[in-house]
Amino acid sequence: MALEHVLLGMLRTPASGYDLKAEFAASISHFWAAELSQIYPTLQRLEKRGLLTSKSEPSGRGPRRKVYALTRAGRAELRAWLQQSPKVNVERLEWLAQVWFMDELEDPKRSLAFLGALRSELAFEVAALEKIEQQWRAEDPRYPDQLPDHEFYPQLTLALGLKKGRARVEWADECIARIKTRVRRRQK
Amino acid sequence: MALEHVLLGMLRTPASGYDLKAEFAASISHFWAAELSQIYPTLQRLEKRGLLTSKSEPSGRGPRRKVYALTRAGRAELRAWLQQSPKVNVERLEWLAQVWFMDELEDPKRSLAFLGALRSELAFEVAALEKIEQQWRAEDPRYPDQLPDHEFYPQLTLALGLKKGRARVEWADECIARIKTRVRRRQK
DNA sequence: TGTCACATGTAAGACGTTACATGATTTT
DNA sequence: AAAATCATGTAACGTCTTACATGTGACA
Repeated sequence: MALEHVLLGMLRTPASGYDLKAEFAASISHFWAAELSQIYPTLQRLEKRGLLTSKSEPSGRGPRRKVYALTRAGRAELRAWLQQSPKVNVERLEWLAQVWFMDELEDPKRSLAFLGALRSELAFEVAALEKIEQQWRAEDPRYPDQLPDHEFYPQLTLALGLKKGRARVEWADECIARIKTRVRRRQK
Repeated sequence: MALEHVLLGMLRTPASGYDLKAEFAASISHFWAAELSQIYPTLQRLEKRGLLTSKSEPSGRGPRRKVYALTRAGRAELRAWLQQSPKVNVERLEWLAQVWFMDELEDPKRSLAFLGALRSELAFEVAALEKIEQQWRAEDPRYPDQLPDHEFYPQLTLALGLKKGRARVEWADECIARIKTRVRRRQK
């Protein structure tokens, strides 16, 4: 399971399930997400398999935290995964399916409304990534190419997120313009 | 369920489950995929709910085909779905997660091998989309902006597939160049 | 006669989401 | 006193993949 490997990777520095959830939201959200209800059982499973160890710690506020750390076997499993060659899967994009069948509505106004809403969602995602980038840049003057490996490889993924996000916003703008042109042409 | 709606959309022209699987592979593969083992039960469910009807037909070769068609209720359901505003979900990209943690291997040669393999997979996908585009262009001189709505909206999705695919290949090339630069710098 | 393409299905398991349950501590 | 945040979990359900089962007709 890929989530297992992602968690192993994140746990190179020990953390609780709750911490991990926060980290998904903070930095990894452009290519992975997981709910607590999936994280907790997965951590338990990894511990049972001997890839993680846990210890209960008092938390400054709230109940005790269960902090997980990689075992030697866990690190070996992580390395083995990193050496697997990339598998590119089909991404299911429901909103693109909606665009595909949009002719059914026979209403360019609806199409424009849909693509407008889509554009704003996509732009919002880009803005979130740009904020993360600004933070990274502010934190370390070596950003991006002089960063140590531990931050350099994450930066590569951020670069893709930004590139892809901007391409999508551009695409939405082009769609809107093309549909408007068609409407005008039909009115003549 | 989104697959249900995608099937309803595809069934505006009647088809069998087997046909639909072929169409996923032929034209929709850049944003959706489904196995026969998922398609058949889903079609049955949609029929039970009154959104589809089926009739058994002899096939030129092989066993009889079960051809499904939209009912009035099915068309209404399709329209209702198309009027829902877009929901953009997190796409889980395992290969990007591998890049994120790649520093663990402490081996730029492995990173380059990984990104090289990735680049070729991504380029292969772009090539497949370009082939589809060439076909469409050859079939209809109105491609892309003078196409009737029924082909115009699908073309919009193809345009995104191409744009995104090319951006990803570009990104992989940049990653490879940046890693090589780092290696050279370290050797000095 | 064997293999390939056509054609439809079931079953088991993996993965992910939503809802529910519980309780501590801090802030308003 | 209520709400928000910290913290861990279970249960039910929905979705997707992989493996298995069955059978027809065409072609080599």
